[in-house]
Amino acid sequence: MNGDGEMGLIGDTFDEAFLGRDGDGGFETRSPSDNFDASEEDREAEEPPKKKRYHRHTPRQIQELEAFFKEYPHPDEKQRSELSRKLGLESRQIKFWFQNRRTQMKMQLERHENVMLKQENEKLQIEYNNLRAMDPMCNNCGRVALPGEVSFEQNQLKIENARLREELCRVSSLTSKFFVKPLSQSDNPLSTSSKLALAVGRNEICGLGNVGATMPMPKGLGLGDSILSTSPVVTLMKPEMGVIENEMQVDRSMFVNLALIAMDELIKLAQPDSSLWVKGLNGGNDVLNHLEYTRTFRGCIGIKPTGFVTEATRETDVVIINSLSLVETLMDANRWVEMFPSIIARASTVDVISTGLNGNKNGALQVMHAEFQVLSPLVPIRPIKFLRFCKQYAEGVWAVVDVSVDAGSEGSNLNACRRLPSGYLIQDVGNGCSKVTCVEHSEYDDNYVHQLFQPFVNSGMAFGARRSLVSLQRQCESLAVLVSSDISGEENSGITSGGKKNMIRLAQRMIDNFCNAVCASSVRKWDKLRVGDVSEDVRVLTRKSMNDPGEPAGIVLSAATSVWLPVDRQKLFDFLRDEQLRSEWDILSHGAPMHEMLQIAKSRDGRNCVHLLRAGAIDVDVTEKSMLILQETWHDNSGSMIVYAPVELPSIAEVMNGGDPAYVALLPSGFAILPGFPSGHGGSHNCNGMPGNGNIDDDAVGSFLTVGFQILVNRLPAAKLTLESVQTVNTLIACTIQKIKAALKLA
DNA sequence: GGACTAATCCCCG
DNA sequence: CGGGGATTAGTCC
Repeated sequence: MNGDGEMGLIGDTFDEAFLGRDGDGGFETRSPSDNFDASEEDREAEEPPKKKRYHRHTPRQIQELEAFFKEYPHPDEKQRSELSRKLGLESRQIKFWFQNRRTQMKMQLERHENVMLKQENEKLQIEYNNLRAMDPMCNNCGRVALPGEVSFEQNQLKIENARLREELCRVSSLTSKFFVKPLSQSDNPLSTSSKLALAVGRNEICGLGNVGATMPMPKGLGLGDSILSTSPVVTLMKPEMGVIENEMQVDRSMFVNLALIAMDELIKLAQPDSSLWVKGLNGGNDVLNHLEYTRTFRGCIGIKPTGFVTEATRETDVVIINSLSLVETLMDANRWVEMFPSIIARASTVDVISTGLNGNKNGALQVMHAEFQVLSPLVPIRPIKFLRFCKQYAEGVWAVVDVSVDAGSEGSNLNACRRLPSGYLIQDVGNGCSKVTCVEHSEYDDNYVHQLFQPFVNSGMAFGARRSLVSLQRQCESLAVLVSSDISGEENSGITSGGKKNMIRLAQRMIDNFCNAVCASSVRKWDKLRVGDVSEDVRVLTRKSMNDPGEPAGIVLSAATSVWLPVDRQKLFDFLRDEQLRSEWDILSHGAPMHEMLQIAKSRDGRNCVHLLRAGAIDVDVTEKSMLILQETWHDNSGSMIVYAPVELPSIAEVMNGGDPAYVALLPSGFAILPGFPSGHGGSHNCNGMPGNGNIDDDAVGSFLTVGFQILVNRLPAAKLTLESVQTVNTLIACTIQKIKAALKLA
């Protein structure tokens, strides 16, 4: 029946009480089938004399309850009695269980929040101490320097320092090219044609074994043991029959090989005290030590193509998700995309080479294809085909590594990009949280990145580890907050939890749609328009929308552009999300403030939120004709978003009452804000030629604002696109940016 | 001794 | 009266 063998710790059967629980060996050898729930409960029921007060629900029951809880953290009476019948538990027990589960969830969230606050506090404390420790005297005149002057001079020095460091790396990598023997055919794992024997043999050489020395492991669970006891690491699945079978076998063994090497590299890169990284300036992000890197690894996917630049970042933090769930999410293309909206445009699993051992993801290896995006039309998406390999190192310790395959064959591609070993090292830290180290390492041709964005992308802020990790944190926090707000009964909005869930799903679809329109990923087929009149930094796309109940049918026009504004990101975000100030830029507001009708919080601080707004005076009754706006906002360390779409009252009302959100027609527009500096800005921040440094003191520097509008040009998909409509949308963008600048006094 | 969890107690709308 | 927060009690590590 259920896959999980019953491990002794939860067992509470009658016999076990007499057998004693000390010998843990005894339980593990029991077959799962000789202890199933029905008989167990029967026995329990026949035991009236000493009715044990303490008792735990069986794993099967808990599993079912958990599954149900994921869907409905707040079951009604009917659902509860259904469950009680199905699981053979009293209805009150079900009630208690859910009650307890919800409070537990809430506590986890609170504790997690505490941890985060503490960390932030520590960070600030360190920063403060550093500032205190620095001599605030001005060298020239001896007077106490103003804080601004100090940081300016320091900034100059730091920038200079980074430039020199970078130059050193470049020079040393050049020299090493001449002095180190280049990769020959037989060295390159990609070109090896040996079969499985090699793959398994390689396992012992290439380091999964020697990783143990450097990985901090929980006591009693030496890495060596776990590797040895589970080797061979991967079990190959049978490839499909056919003439190409032999070739595929070779292919697959190459993949296994490459995956193992990549995993070894990831683990080394993820070590906290690794010499592969140098501390960034300002105690900021780690910067890859290219010299050390080329010395340690032999380039598992070959030499960097000429003209490519490198981008490498890593980041570590606590995330409110346990290792197992995170691993499951990463290994499932659909769930992965959902977890990283705005970063992963689409993903699919092309081939599964191994599904893993014993029903879990340990040893799972698959070929995937994904498109990575940054929310700007000026940064091309990165389509990448890669291996994703998952390995469990100990109880609660996992790693998932990606590495490009076929990078060569796509070399001619416009936005060619290679993913060097990148991924996640995940360690449970209790309380449903895990410590996640993210490594993002890639090489790409930055000629296809708009000049404005080159320093930003080079710095690793665009596709780097911080953005991945922060996005993961935000998404996980949202999930936790949603569950816990269900608990605390913040139902004053008058919306049911089902309706709330629907609204969130709808908003999620809205975000996806917006990202697609801005980034032009291949989720939908867009045609690019070239119109003489339109500024070349505005990208205009068009497509026909048909047979999708999720959007209005007709010809859709999408226009998007990005500009840099010398304004604090937070300020820009607060301005754009303020419904009272909306009339200052939004033509949909018809010059009047908007009003909030509904708010569904997705984070504690209220910045990540789904809103329902309404245009028009507040004292006018809401009628079927009222203009409503669905809006989602979020704001985190890596960027912010405000995305909205006009919606019709009847369809929204239906969704809130449990109707399917897939049938609400949406055509979203909105903004994405990214922290950073443009190329060539203001002299002191001219960071051209300062790549590979993920450390930008962001908010002080300014913001990139991406504006994306979608309009329905014609309700008939067959109609012709007119020049006027293109100009309309172009003007709309220009005016909106102008208005925003004016409102923020930047013009 | 703290984390976890099933069950109680008790208050509030 | 039912739900939910606070609390308790039994167990495991």
